[in-house]
Amino acid sequence: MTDVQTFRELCETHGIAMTHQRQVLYEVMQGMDGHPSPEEIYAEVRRKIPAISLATVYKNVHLFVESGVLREVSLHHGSQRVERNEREHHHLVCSKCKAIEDIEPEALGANDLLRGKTLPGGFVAERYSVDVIGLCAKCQGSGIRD
Amino acid sequence: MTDVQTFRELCETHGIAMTHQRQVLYEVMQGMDGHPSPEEIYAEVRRKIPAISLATVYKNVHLFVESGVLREVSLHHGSQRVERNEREHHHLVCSKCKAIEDIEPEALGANDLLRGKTLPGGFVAERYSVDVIGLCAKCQGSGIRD
DNA sequence: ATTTCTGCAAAACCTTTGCAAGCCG
DNA sequence: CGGCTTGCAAAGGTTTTGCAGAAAT
Repeated sequence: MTDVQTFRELCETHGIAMTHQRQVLYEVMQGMDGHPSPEEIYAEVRRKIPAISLATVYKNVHLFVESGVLREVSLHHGSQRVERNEREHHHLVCSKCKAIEDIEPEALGANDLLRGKTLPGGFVAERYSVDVIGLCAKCQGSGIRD
Repeated sequence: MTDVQTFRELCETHGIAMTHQRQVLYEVMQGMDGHPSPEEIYAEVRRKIPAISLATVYKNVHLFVESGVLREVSLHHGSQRVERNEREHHHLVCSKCKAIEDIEPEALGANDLLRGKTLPGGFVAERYSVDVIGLCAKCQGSGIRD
């Protein structure tokens, strides 16, 4: 399977216990391509540990996202966020407080991203949106982790 | 306030009725900067129509997103989606079926986006993620709107 | 007059939390 | 052992739905 040693080290690094559930979750997640939801991960893990709880999956998905083993496809802010559909712009998203700031394409050098590009699979682009993930000024002072 | 005529036309274009609630919602949304959630929009609209229902706000935010008046800050997939944190890559997101395909930075020309950039407000970038929104091959054949 | 919309309340999700029992170190 | 984890069930938050009355075309 996926190197157990790596996983043990990962747990030690993050000061968490190495449990059977976490070991299997880790393996399953490493083996899943695409962009699974917690429910999908749950379904997969259940084939190996039928008695596992969905809550355990959630808790550990969190843990893995925090430690960088997994990452969120798009940061979710608890609820939907909308904006006026006017000028083209991008976003600075704080990974700690989830604040969203706008940033102009010019300030990012992201003006020509799609110019003349042919995208794979015959995908036809309408627009693109860049999320820069990082720490806003306010969140830099405090510790690295929340 | 904001051109009532434009709004009436918008309603006609989309074959929906022009109601007082929609008119006010439209005005309020046009006036809101930032990235409000439905609850925040609700709070704002309530100052003008105290009896409005949150369900009405949800229904109309939907409608406005579909018609392009508003857009979602990050496409919502109903639940959280995660992915392995390995190679850097970006996403092609189909605005119709919401499918997510990975795309390599090289294929986008998005390799140097943050190289040497100073971001406003002292924001410190950790990484960035590009979503190209458009239509996947499967969804191009059918009509433009779902 | 008919169709569409609103407001309400209930339901449906998705995610988090509290707690007793169990496992890890 | 002592502390962290698990599973369960209940709670929390967000979004959707059904329906009767009201409004729009």
